[in-house]
Amino acid sequence: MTVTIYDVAREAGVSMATVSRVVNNNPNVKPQTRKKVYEAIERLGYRPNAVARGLASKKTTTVGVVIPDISNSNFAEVARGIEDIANMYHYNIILCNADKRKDKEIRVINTLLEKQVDGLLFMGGAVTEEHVQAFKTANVPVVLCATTDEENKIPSVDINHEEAAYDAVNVLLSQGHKDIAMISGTLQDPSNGYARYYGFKRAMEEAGIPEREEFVRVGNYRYESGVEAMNYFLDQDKHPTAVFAATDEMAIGAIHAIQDKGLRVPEDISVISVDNSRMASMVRPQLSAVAQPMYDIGAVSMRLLTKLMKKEQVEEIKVILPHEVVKRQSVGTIQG
Amino acid sequence: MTVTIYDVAREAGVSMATVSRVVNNNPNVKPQTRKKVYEAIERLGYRPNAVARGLASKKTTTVGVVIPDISNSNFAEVARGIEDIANMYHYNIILCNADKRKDKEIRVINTLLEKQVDGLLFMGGAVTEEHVQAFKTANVPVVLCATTDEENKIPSVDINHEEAAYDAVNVLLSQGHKDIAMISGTLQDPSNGYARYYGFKRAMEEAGIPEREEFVRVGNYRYESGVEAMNYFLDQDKHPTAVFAATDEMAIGAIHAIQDKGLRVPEDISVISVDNSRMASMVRPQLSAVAQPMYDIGAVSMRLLTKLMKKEQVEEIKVILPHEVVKRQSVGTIQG
DNA sequence: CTGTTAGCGCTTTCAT
DNA sequence: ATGAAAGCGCTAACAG
Repeated sequence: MTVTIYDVAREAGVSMATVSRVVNNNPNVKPQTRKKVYEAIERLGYRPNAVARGLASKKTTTVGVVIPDISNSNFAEVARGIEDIANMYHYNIILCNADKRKDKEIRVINTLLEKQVDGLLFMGGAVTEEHVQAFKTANVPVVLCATTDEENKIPSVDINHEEAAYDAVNVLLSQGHKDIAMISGTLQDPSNGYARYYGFKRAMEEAGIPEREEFVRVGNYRYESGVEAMNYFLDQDKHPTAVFAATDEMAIGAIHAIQDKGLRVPEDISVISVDNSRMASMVRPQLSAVAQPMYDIGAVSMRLLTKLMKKEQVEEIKVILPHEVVKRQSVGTIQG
Repeated sequence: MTVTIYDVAREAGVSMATVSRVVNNNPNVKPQTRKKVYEAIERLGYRPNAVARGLASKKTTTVGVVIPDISNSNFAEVARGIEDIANMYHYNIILCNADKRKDKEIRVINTLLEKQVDGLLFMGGAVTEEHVQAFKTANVPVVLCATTDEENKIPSVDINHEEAAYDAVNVLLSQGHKDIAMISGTLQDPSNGYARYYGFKRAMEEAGIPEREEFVRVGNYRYESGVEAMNYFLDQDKHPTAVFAATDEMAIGAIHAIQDKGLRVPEDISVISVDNSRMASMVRPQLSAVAQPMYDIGAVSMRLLTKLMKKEQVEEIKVILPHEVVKRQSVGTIQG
């Protein structure tokens, strides 16, 4: 039924070792022999069995990547970066969605490890003690991308989320805004949640603006929660003149909530966020945002992983990529 | 270094066959023995090697899914459906992005096959002769999801794209529109491209409206191409009163192009599309669209694949899921 | 209910 | 430059 390396060997009149050599591009094969083997392969339609190969060589040339939410375009972009570099180094990647659920993350990590991946990329999401435990039992390198561990022990590639938020709030501040509200992510989420809230807090403190509890709402990163949070702000006696949202989607929800109430962005209320996803220019007015280099985060983390897998020396285990504020139309100067 | 089934056997004082049995939940093990084995596993931190298991059993309990474009939220939704059902039947899935490039699709299919997946799900994109050839060499079942082959030979799950487009255009027609333009996908794409264009054409013909070449533009499914196409229509002496876009994203681009010119949707120009992605309600006015049941397409195709893998009898190899028109705010009645 | 024993298809020394 | 042979870690008859 299935044609094996042994069949090819017989067909070509050589040993299976020789076939193995040509399949693996081992130079120690006479060109003429190589040709014979290739012909036999062609004739028989031989396709190497990666499972057998993996067992024998103890390498699978595949890296597992766990993605918290496949329908999140940010992560999709990271995956792109991972892929491109993986291809470049001849690794296959197997993507596993974890549905933003911790138990599934752990399960998926274990499945990947059982499948004997040569390395693991863990994307986004909080890294708990349980995660660290799972990573430790892996005897392959792990790198976190677009997230970090508290302990700062595991290799990772990310931006400085707090700084990004801080910068975003500062563009609002520099335009004269003082009544600034924030639509945060959940505070349990260290990078997209807590760190960004903390950046907001720090910027406000430094500007000498007292904290207003009614000007902070936590959403779930989604559009609808942006709408909801904004409506909450709008229902107050005096609404904020500017809003900082932890994600583009929530910011767009905020913009629409504002417009639905008959107010204008940025004339009445300014909006800024962190992300700069493709959607930022798919809204009117176009959204100003601090850009996270998602593709690069993916690419750099995969590159780091290749080095780790090859046991090469790496200088820095924790890399922070720069972010950048992208000004579009959703932020205006405060009048008065 | 790595602990094997043999180590566990010795630790538990049983044979490796017994360990294998408990790991695989074979009922023929005395509870007490089972317990001993579990303890040994725990003590040693044993993790089954899926590669060895795959080689020995000739089954990997994983299915490969090739996704044309990971950053497309439609496909992400399909993937969700696939995943949920896969989990239900205890299959792992390995997702491979093909970047919308045919050569990469073929390459990825072969990689997946080398990895000995038990089945293959091919998502979206055109199915060429070359694809069919690659599928034929696979001796595992293949099902196409969200696409079909010309020959109608390969199992598949999809909607009727032509009918969906036809229905969309008919809501425009029923509101009195006659000057209807279309922003199409590329005509080489059988499902999202050609079929939808053909549905448009048929609806117009049946309404007795002669075709106007200047009222059809082909885009690349993206927002920007929707903007561009719409601007083209707007630059004409007499612009259309309604636009049918082959995808939500292009429709949203069209809406913004219209608004940027100072016109209103739907008062001046109506817009409708096919997709009904999450973005349809993330725009003002909210977009009317024909909904494709993406999640279901994924779920049903995975279910079909499980049947095929288990060699169960399946009644229908080609399944067409129903679509549905979702009316929101972007379509209005023509005055006059 | 449990153990023995062949492989699964390939890589990899070690000879030659 | 090539071949022989010993596994890789596990499953699956087959015995008992």
